[in-house]
Amino acid sequence: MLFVVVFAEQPYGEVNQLGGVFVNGRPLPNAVRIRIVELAQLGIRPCDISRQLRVSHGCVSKILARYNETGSILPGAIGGSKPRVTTPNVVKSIRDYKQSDPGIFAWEIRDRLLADAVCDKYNVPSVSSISRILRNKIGNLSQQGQYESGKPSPPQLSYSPVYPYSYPNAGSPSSAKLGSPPGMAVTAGHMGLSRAWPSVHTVSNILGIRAFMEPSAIAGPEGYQPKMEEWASVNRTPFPSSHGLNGIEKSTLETDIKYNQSSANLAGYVPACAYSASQYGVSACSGASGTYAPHWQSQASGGLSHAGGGAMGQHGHSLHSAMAFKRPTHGNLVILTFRESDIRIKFIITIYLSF
DNA sequence: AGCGTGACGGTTGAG
DNA sequence: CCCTCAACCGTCACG
Repeated sequence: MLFVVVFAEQPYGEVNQLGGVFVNGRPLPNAVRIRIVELAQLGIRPCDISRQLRVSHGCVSKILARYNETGSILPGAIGGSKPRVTTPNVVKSIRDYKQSDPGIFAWEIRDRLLADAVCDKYNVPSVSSISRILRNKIGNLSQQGQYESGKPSPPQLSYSPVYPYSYPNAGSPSSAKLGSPPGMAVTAGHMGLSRAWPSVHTVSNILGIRAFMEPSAIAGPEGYQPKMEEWASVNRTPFPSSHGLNGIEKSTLETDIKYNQSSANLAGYVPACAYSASQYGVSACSGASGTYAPHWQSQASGGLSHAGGGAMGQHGHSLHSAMAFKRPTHGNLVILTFRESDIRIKFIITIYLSF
């Protein structure tokens, strides 16, 4: 007999007037966004959707308006700024210089940009900008060999082309963050994936943690399979063991792919357009990650009596991958404390074992 | 009562 | 590495 009791200390998340949980500044989980559109298509009035999902009517209105306008349920690209000097053309030129002379210095590139009239003295990138381009873009490109300036690559995975807005620079920097497994082709879709590390502040995280506590939430009463997103974000902070980390990332990738492939649901809400470089490229497929407030709020917290089956199996696997389970020499009580100080979420997992 | 909209406080990420 | 700033977010209040 195995009892697992999870205590999740979550300092983030606010409650709106309707009792719904949200994270200020962060998008609603895609599952909720999908649900909003679904309900609207069923003819349910926005005000009723708002009450049912406990999302402000302004938000419902906004999401529906966006869906009607763009055909996408996805939020816009958050953060970043439009390229001021590092236009696709400039990047292409830098790439060409680098490819023709791999040992070229950034300042030499800068001089050549001026000499070749790619830029003038007013818009030539700084040496540090060029260095960053070399590091973040050209470096990856030299491995991929498929960068087309400003032109999204054809998606190889169905989760990539989900974002209705172009995201010119989505290409690269975080590929390193993700640490794509060696040998894995880093396509635009994967780049989108790399950017899809959810913020630790996302509602999905918070609710995901709650879902971890709620068997019915895990079961997904709305038919949305919870997935690894929450744990992927929990594991965002580097662990001492890269082995474990890689395992998690891989499983996360697989889960994403698996979900998307099995979900005809989301596909209807994210246009299969050509915007492959996407900040939310995977967020979309992870969209169904969520259970949302109405499901768990109305239910008493129940312990996970068994860590097997369905999505929970995935979670369990990740936990094992992420943390070194150490059983005490004596006794049948295992107290496992997982402190993620970086993201300020603390888990205390107590496992009761009765033999 | 329902809906559209803008202010607000917040997050994010390229420059 | 840190800061800036412009993009986005959802909530709330108002009309």
